[in-house]
Amino acid sequence: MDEIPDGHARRQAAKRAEILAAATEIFFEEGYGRASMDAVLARTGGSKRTLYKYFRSKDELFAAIVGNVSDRVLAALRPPLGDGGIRETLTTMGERYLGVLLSPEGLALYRNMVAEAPHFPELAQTFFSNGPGRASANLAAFFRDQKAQAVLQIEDPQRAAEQFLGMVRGDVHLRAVLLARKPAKATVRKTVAAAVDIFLSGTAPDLREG
Amino acid sequence: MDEIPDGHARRQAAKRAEILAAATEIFFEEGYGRASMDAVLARTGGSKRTLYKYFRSKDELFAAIVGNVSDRVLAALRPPLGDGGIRETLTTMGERYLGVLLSPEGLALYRNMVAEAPHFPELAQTFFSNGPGRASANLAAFFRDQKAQAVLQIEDPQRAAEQFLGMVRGDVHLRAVLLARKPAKATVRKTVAAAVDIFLSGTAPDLREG
DNA sequence: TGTAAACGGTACTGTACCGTACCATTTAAA
DNA sequence: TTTAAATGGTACGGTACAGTACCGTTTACA
Repeated sequence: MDEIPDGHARRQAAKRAEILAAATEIFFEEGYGRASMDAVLARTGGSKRTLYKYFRSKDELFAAIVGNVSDRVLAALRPPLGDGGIRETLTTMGERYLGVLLSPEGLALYRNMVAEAPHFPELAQTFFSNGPGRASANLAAFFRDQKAQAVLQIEDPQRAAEQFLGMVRGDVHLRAVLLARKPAKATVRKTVAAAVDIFLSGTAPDLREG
Repeated sequence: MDEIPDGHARRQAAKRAEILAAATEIFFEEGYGRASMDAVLARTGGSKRTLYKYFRSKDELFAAIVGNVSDRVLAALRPPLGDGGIRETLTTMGERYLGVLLSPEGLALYRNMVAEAPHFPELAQTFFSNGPGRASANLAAFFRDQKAQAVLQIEDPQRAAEQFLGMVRGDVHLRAVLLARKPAKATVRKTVAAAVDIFLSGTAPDLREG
C-alpha cells in the first residue's frame, strides 16, 4: 500500500494536492469568508471544472483543508509520553505544545477554527479532539501514572493537565493570534521552564529544594 | 455632563443605540462576513438612509460594535486589585476573569476578534489592551507588591500573572469557544480554586501547610 | 401652525462570487 | 496511432450584498 501511482492516478493526485496547497494558503490568509474559489483558481491556473471535480463545494474544500493541515500539524501532539522524569516530560510536552500552537499553520488553523466553529461544528469538534484535547488527554494519562506512584499530589489529573498547558500558553498564544507577535525561542523556553517550576513546586512536594 | 438630551438629540441617540444593539446581535451571531447590512435593517425596521447616517460603512459599524461591547464587557477587568490577602485576591481575579471570558458577549467578542484580527489590527490591539492585557497587567502590579513584601517568590511578575490567568483558563475557555460547551458555575469555582492552590504552593512558600 | 430635520420604504447601481455548461486541448493508455 | 480520460479557458446564470438616490411621511421645535 501507499505505492506511488503512475499515469492518470498520479496526475490526479498531484493536481488535487496542488489545488489543496494553494487553497490552504488563500483560505488561511484571507479566512473562509473572504477567500474565493476564483482566487484559488488564479493561483493554480487550472479550470473550474477540475477544481469542482475534486472539491464539490467551497465547504468541502474548506473541510479538506482543515483535515489535511490538522493531520500534518497536530501530529506532534499525538504520541503518548513515556514514563521519563517528570520535569523532563513536562518540559518536552510544554515546548512541543507551544511549538505547534505558535507555528504559522498552527496559528492560522486556530484562527480559522475559532472563526468558523459555529458554522462547522463537526470540524471544530475534530480539531479540538486531535489538537488541544489530545494534548491534555496525553498529559493527563501521564499524570495518572505519577499520581498512582504518589509522586504527584493532584486531585483531578485531567484538570491538572489542562491547567499546566494553560499556564504554558499564558498570554503568549493570545498575543500571537491577536497581535501577530511571535515570541523568541528563548522566551518560549523561559516560559515553559517557569511553568514547570511553579507546577512541580505546587504538586510534587518531594521535589522541593529547600 | 451625561445629561439626558431631549427632542432630536435624544431621538437620534435612541435610534443609534437601537441599530447598534441589533447589529451587535447579528454580527456576533453570524460573524462579520456573513452579517449583512440588510439583515440589520430587517431587524430594526428602519431605512438604509438612517443606517448609513450613523455608520458610514460596514467596517465602521463593526468597529462601533466592538468598541461598545468592549467598554461594557471588559470593564470588570479594569479596576486594580486592592492589597487584600493573596488567596482571596487570586480567587476574585480568577473568577472575574473567567466570568468575563465565558459570558455570551465575551465569547462572541473573542471569536470575532480572533477571526478579524488580521483585517482590523487596531481593533485587535485595543481589545487585547482593554481585555486580557489589562487583566494580566493588573495582576502583575499586585504581584510586584507581593514580591516586594517577600510574600511571593517569583522572577517575573508579568509572566507569573499571565501564567496564573492561563491556568485559570485551562481548556475551559477553548471548549466554550470551539464546542459551545459552557461549564457549570461549580466547575468554574473548582477550577479557580485548584489553580490558586497550585500557584500559591508553587510561589508562596510561607503559605504551605505541610 | 409652520418649518426643518429626521425617518421609513424602496428602487437602483455596481460588483463579487458560487456553481454549471460548453468547447478546445493535452495527456496517458490500448 | 487511436481513443478515452483529464484538463484549460471562459462564458454564463443566479444570487447576495454594499452603498446611493429619491420619494413621501413623521417628528420636534419655533
